[in-house]
Amino acid sequence: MDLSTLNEVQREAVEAIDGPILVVAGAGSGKTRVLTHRIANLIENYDIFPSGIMAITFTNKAANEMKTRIESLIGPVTSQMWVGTFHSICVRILRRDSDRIGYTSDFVIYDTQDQKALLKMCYKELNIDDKRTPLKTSQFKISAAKNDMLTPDLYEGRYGSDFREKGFIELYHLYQSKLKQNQAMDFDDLMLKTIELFKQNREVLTYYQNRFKYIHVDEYQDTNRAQYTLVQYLAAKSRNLFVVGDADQSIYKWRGADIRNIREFEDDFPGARIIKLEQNYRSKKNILDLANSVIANNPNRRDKNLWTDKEPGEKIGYYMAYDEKDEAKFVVEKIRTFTREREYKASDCAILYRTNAQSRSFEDNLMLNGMPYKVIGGLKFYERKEIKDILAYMKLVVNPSDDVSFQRVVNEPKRNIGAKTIEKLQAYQLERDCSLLECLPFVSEIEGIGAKASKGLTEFYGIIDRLKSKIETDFVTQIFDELLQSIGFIELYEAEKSVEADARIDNIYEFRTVIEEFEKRNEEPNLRDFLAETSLRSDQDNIEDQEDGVLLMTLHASKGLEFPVVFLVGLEDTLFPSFRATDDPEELEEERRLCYVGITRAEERLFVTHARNRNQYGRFEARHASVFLSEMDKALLENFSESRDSMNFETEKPEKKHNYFAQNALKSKQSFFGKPSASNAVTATDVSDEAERRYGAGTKINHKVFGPGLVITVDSDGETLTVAFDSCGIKKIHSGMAPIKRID
DNA sequence: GGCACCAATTCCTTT
DNA sequence: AATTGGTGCC
Repeated sequence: MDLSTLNEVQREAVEAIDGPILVVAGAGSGKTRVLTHRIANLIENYDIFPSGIMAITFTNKAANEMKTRIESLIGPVTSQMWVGTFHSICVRILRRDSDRIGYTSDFVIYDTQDQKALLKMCYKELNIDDKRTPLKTSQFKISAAKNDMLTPDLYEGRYGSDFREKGFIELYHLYQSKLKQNQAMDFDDLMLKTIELFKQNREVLTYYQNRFKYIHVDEYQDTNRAQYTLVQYLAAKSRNLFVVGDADQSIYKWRGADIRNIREFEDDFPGARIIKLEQNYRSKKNILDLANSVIANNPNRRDKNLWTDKEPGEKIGYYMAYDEKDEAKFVVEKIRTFTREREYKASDCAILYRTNAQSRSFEDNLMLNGMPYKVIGGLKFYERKEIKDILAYMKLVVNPSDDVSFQRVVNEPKRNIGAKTIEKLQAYQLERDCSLLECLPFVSEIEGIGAKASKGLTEFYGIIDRLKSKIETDFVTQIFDELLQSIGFIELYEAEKSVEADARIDNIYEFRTVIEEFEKRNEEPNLRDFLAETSLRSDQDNIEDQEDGVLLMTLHASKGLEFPVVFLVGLEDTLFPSFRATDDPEELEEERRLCYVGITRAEERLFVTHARNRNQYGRFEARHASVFLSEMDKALLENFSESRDSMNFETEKPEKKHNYFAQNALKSKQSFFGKPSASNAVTATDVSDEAERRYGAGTKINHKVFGPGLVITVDSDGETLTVAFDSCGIKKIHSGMAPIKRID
C-alpha cells in the first residue's frame, strides 16, 4: 500500500487506527482519498477482515465510488465490507431481524407520496380537515418528531399536556399503527426501527458490535439525531469510529441534521483525535478565495483556513441579467464558446441553482441551441405516474398488506371500482381484520358490491395472485413483462394517441431497462430488493459518467461533487438566500454554507449570475441582488454585464418604475444576438419568410440530438419552431442554431 | 362511477 | 404558468 501519494496530514489520518477519530475535512481536501486509503490500509497492513468494516456514505453513488477506489488500491476483497447509505444499511439490518419488532422481512418502503396517501386515510378516519391542517404540515411534523427520535408514545409523554398537540398526537399514533398494518416503513422509520431492534434485542446489537470493528461515517455534519444514535450504538463496543465532515458544509438542518454532532464529537468521545485537512486540491486560488470571503461572514463558525498552492486562475465571471431568459442565454453562450473552442466538454459544465423550478429557462435555452444536457432531480423518474403505478403493483405482489398501493391501482386501469366500493371493502376489512387485497377472495360475500365492481375486483386479484406465485421462480423482468401484459398499460396509452401518453410508454420501456440493469448487477436479484433499491435511490445516483451533457442540479444535489466549470445562478434576494431566511439568522447561515458548497464545487472556472427581473407565479417581478454577492471580494470578479455600475450591490435598490426605454433597447439587442449570423441585412419579416420557406408548418426535420420530428408552428419571430419529436415530444427549437436538417 | 371544466395553489432544499 | 383537486353534470 502506497501512502506516499498523500500529504502529511492525510497520512496522519490514514495511520490513526484505533479509537474515535474526527477528520475535519475542508472542501476539496481529499477526504475520499483519506477514507479509501485508511480502509485499504486496515485490510492490508493491519489484517482487519473486510467483513469487519462498515462505511456509511451520503449517497449510493459515493458508496460505489468508494468500493471501486478501494478495489483499485488493494484488489477485489471489498464485497464483504458494508458500504452504503444510512438508509440502505438499515434496510439490510432490518431484513434479517424485522420479525422481532413485528414486521415481516418483506416490508415495503413508503416514499413521500405514499406517506401522503396514508396520511389522507388517517385524516378521513379522524375527521381532520386538510384545509385547516395541510397534509404537508403533518408530514413535516411527523418527520421532525422521528428525526428527534420521538415515537408517538414519547411525543405524547413530552407534549401530551399541551391541548394544542392533542390532535396531532392522535394522528401520529394512527399513522404509525397504519404503517405497521400495511407492513410499511417511511424513510425515517428505517433508522428508528433499527434502533428499536437494537434496544429490544441486545443479542442482535451485540452481533453487529462484534462484527463491525471499524466504522466510518462520511458527511458527519449532516447526520440527524437518529443517525447519530445509531452510530453510537454500533461503535459503543469497539470505539473505533472514524468520522469525516466539515461544519461549513452542513446544509440539511431542515431535514433534522444537527451540526452539534460534529462540533461536540470531542465531548461525546473523550480523548478523540482530531485531524484537520486544510489544503484544498480542487480549486484554483481565486475560487477558493471567493469561497472564503463569503463563508467568513458566518458569525457562529470556528475559524478554519482552507488554502491552496494552486495558481490564481481566471477571475470569477459575474453577470447581471435582465431576466431569467437573459441569464440562461449568457450561461449557454459561455458553454457554447467553451465547447466550440474545445476548452471544455459540455459535461465539464454544471449549472447550480437554489430551486428546481429554476432549471426551466436553462433547459429551454440549451434545447434551442441543440446542446445536450441532463437535469438531476426535480420530478424524478420514479415519481412519474406510470412508474409509480407499476411500482404499486409490484409492491402489492411482494406485500399483500399494502393498502396504500392497493388503493392506488385497484382502479388503474379503470375497472369500475369507485369510492363506494372501497368503502364497502373497508367495512368488510374491519370485520375480517385483514388487508384490502386479502378481502378480495370473499367479494361475493360482501353486501352492496355490484356485479360490475365485483368482476373488476376479481380480475384485479387474479393479476396479483398469478404474479405472486412466480415471485420465487421468475426473473424480475419476467414478472414485469407479465404484469405489463395483464394491466395493458401500453395499449391503453397507445390508444390515447397523445404526446404525453407516448412519453409514458417510453418511460415504461426505460423502466424495463432499469430492471435489466438491476438483474445484471446482482447475483440473486429479487423483486423485494429491487423495490427497496428503487425507493432509496438518490438524485446523484442517476448521474452517468460516460454521457456528455451539461449538468443541471440544485446546490443540495451538488454536494460532494466537483466540476471544471460551475455556473452559480439566481443569486437574488429571497431566492438565494431563500425568503424564509430573511428574518432567521440561523437559516441565513445555512444558506451561506450552501453558497460556500456551490462555490467550492468549481475546479477551474466559476461564474456567478443574477437577474434583475424574474417570472414567478406567472408574474414578472423586479428583484435585487443577493447579500452573498455583496459579500464576495470584488477584486476577484470580472464583470460581463452590459451595465457598468452593476457591481454596486450595496447601493442597489429595487426599481419603483420600469424603464420601458431601457427594456426595449435591451430586448432588441437580445434578439439581434439571437439571429443567425449569416443574414446581416435582413429584416424580421425576411427572416420569418426565410424560416417559413425552409421550415414551415408540416416540414419534416431531423435533429442531431432528438432525431426526427414534425414542425407544428413557426413563431412570429420567425426563428423559433415548435416541433413534435418522435423521441421526446413537443419542444421549441431555434431554426438558426439548432442542429436540424430538412427531410424531404 | 366517469368525465369535463373551473378554481386554487404552488416555488426551498431530499433519503 | 402549470398542475392539482373539487364540483357538478351525464
